[in-house]
Amino acid sequence: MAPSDTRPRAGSRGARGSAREGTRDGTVGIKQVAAAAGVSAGTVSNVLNRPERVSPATRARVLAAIGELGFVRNGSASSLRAGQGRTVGLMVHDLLNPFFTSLAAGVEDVMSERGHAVIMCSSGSSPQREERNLRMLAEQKVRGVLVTPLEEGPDRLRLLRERGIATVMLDHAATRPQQCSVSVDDVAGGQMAVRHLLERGARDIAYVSGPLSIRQCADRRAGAARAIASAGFGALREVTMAEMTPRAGQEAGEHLLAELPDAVFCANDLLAMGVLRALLRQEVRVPERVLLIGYDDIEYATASAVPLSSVRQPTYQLGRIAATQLLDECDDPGGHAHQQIMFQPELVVRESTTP
Amino acid sequence: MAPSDTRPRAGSRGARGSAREGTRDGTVGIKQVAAAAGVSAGTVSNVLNRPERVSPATRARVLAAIGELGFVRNGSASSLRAGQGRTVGLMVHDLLNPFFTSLAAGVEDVMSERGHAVIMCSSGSSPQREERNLRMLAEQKVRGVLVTPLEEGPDRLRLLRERGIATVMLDHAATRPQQCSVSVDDVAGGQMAVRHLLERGARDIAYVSGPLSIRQCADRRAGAARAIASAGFGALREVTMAEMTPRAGQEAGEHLLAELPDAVFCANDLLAMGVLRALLRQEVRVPERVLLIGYDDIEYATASAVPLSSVRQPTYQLGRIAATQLLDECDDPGGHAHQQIMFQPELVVRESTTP
DNA sequence: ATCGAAGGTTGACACGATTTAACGCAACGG
DNA sequence: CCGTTGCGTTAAATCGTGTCAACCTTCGAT
Repeated sequence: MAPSDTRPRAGSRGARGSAREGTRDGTVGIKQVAAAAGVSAGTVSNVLNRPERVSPATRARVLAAIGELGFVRNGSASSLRAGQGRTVGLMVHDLLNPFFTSLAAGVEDVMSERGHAVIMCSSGSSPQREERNLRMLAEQKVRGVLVTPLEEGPDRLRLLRERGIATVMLDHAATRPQQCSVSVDDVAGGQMAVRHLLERGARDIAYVSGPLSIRQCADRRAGAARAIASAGFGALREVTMAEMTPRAGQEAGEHLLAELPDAVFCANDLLAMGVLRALLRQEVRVPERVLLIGYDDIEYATASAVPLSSVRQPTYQLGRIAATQLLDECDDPGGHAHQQIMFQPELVVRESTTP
Repeated sequence: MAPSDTRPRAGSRGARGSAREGTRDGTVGIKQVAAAAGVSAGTVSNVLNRPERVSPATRARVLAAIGELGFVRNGSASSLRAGQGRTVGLMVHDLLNPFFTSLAAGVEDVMSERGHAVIMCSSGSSPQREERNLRMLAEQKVRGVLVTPLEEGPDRLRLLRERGIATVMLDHAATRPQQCSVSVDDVAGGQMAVRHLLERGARDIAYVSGPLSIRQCADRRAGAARAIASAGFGALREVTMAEMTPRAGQEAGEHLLAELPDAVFCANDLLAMGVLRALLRQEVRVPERVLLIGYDDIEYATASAVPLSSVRQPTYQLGRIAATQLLDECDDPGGHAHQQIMFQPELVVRESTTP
């Protein structure tokens, strides 16, 4: 191992020497800040990451230098060395659904407050896209991921856990005990909605739903059925649509016109808005002739011509809490107690069920 | 230059030697893949970044090894070395407004197709938050940023440009020629809407708007005024609200009840939905008594009890095009021709203006 | 058969911030 | 007066991938 020394001549491309010019792309780096403040690079790093370890005097000098030079930390370098960055992932089903954007807003607000960036992506209805996105998040070395999972089956989150990335399930109760989740009791919500309709005198009730492969739709149906069962009277008709959009709701509503039920429970406010439109168009009065209730209590439910009764989920709060949970787990992986939080939904009665 | 040799003793802390164990956190790195495929790390890197430079045979071997070992590239290291990563930033005013989420969906779809991650953030109405977010995006070394800028005044995007980060302005025409932008002609839109109302016989027209400091609101007002001027008849009343939500619209509508106009033009569909509700509640028939038209043509405009006429913007496409533009600029900074694209909006007539 | 060109592959170094062990210094107790 | 303790600071090693010049192989032309 002595004089083999085949390494290329040092400084073959001109020694840049005492980091004068700054980083490659002309920006100032930690070294320039250090030089300006008369300290070493390590100290600057400490000022940024563990300010308490630096004496107030030097800290002030360093911060001043940072301000003057307009230093911006290089996140790539930082997270390469530190092993974790300041970004988290958020994956929802559909960015166009107000329910999910409200979740997203909650997440984004928390992350913004705590200095984290949010990589947002949507899975559409495609498991492939979901998997591709998870993979991409793993590449980005996000600190954690919030997901509204698409379907049961293969545990896609394993890929992340194996790499030490914390995950929180959103709007879906965790199946594994070592997994945080924040969700809302959809069975109770469905029960609540239908019980309300029964109390208002409805007997012949229609449930307008999205695909029952979506857990939320199935749970809400289960709740509705339970309400009818425990009341001992009433009947539940079902209309299942492929999508959960106003358009689909309108189709469902037109379908119902043939034989009007006393009341309609929709798995979704978007569906309910469509149903409402179909009914009003044919001069069917809501709520006088047909009671109508939706789910989610999106903002536009109130703004609808006949304000919609709905089952409110604390959507924005859901996002906030899940985000907080995730950061807690990231900040203290050891002492963190995984928890599955399940909220109870809340019935919101408006004109569409108030004759 | 011969035996100065001050380099540190090799393997001072126990030679990890032939990278057996993988990377720090137990995951496989490029070196393990290289070993498994019987090539050097550089070749693996080439397979990932410039596959055409690698012979098909080795490429296949490397890809196989990647698959078997479950290798996931470390994005931090990659973007540190390469100087740029595979993420872009998107900043909008408000994640809760369907207009912006539709934009976002367009952006996200394109970026997902082209293998990029999107860091999404919102500025609220706060210039501080906007600036903080831009700074954060700079730290993350995003390849480019799409922004719906909050206000004129200090050129906040300069911070990014100085660091060589491409920017595209969304829903806002660029003021500098060396800046891409994608927007819609709001003056034309306002003109279009009011001309339509005039054609339908309205004379006393109210404009319900958000803050005029928001360019969109101001432009739409200008268009409305122009329509009235060029018609030679009609009058424009104005109601300005602090927010552009259904709630604010309802307040505006209640205000209008005191002296009903012939028609109402809202700067926003959300406002229009609120106005509609206020009118219908008081049994004011739309469109028979009052014509109503909104702006944006969000999905819920159709689903509204009286389907709203509106001025459609190709929102989703706006997002897609801006995203494409941004990536073009990133991929070829030299040959890229900056362009300011301005779309023409489209009048969508529905029942709210069809007596 | 030899040479040259072209393309494939290698290996060492660089990217910029974090980390860690070591060091200097001051205060303190025995 | 010396050894110890502890805080603040430093220098150097390091994270995992991309890059580029040099090297090697192969193949066709002379």
